[in-house]
Amino acid sequence: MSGWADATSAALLAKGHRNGGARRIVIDLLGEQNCCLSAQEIFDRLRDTDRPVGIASVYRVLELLTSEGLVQRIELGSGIARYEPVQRSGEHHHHLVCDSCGKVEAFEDPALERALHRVEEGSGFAVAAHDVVLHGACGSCR
Amino acid sequence: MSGWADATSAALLAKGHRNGGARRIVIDLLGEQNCCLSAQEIFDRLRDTDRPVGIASVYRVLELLTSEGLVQRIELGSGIARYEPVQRSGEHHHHLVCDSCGKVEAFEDPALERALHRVEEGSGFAVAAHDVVLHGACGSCR
DNA sequence: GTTCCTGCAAAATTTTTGCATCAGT
DNA sequence: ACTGATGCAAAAATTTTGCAGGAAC
Repeated sequence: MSGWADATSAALLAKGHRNGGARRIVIDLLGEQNCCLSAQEIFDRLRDTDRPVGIASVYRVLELLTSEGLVQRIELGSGIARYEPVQRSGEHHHHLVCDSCGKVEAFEDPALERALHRVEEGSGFAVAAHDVVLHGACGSCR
Repeated sequence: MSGWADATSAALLAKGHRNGGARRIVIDLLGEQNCCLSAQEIFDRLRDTDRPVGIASVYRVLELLTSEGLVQRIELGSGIARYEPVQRSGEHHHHLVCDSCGKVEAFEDPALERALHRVEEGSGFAVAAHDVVLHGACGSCR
């Protein structure tokens, strides 16, 4: 699970970036997650540890990781961006959002991935990432 | 094409909302579009007409229409929300975004819709809308 | 006439940037 | 040492809200 964090730090080093302090802390935290976190959530979780990180640094780390394709930026409709690790295996999930209570669930679906892949091939774009968000009411709210 | 604008105004009236001034102007503009607009784009396009609308009213109209399910709010990854009419026919498209030049293209794909529908049925959520965004480099930028 | 709608301005939220200082190589 | 990274604070960008006046029904 922390394989992503190590691989990510290594990838940054290989590209000439340094790797200490805030950057490593944020990467480690992201690597422990299995779903997406917002910049504010990252800041808040680190605030009360012995290694707090400035909010500006959080944003800068996320921007760097996103531009290097190491994390994916995801917007779930609430107006705030969330970020999650990109697995080198290509494995990834999508999101179900309850517009009533805000709950977020992840799901995977191979058939959906195949359909997306076919669209991407015919698109004329070099598609680097995709994003699927389903909005509705969750089991408790429906 | 303006069928949507008329139907939307009628739907609001039926729910007890009034329908004059800014609200109708924004609805008419949305009805003329075939893809999504941001609040700022709507404000800017109306600013130089003989019927400008305050930015706060633009947001309020969009919020109302979104909550009534008459427009869909879409986030394409730039941090700003975009809005587009929801066709009663159920017909809709998804978006390809060039992360390099910002170009947005729409696409439709029945096989993708079927795959999404199957996921939605097995999700445990009452899915009201879905959103697919493909990110990459367009033909000119790749 | 009553109630909702609108616009302006102010506020709140999220994200970015300037700059001096600090840390990694 | 050199250069990039960090934190703080200020700024920018986007969205929301308060309130007084105006319009729809």
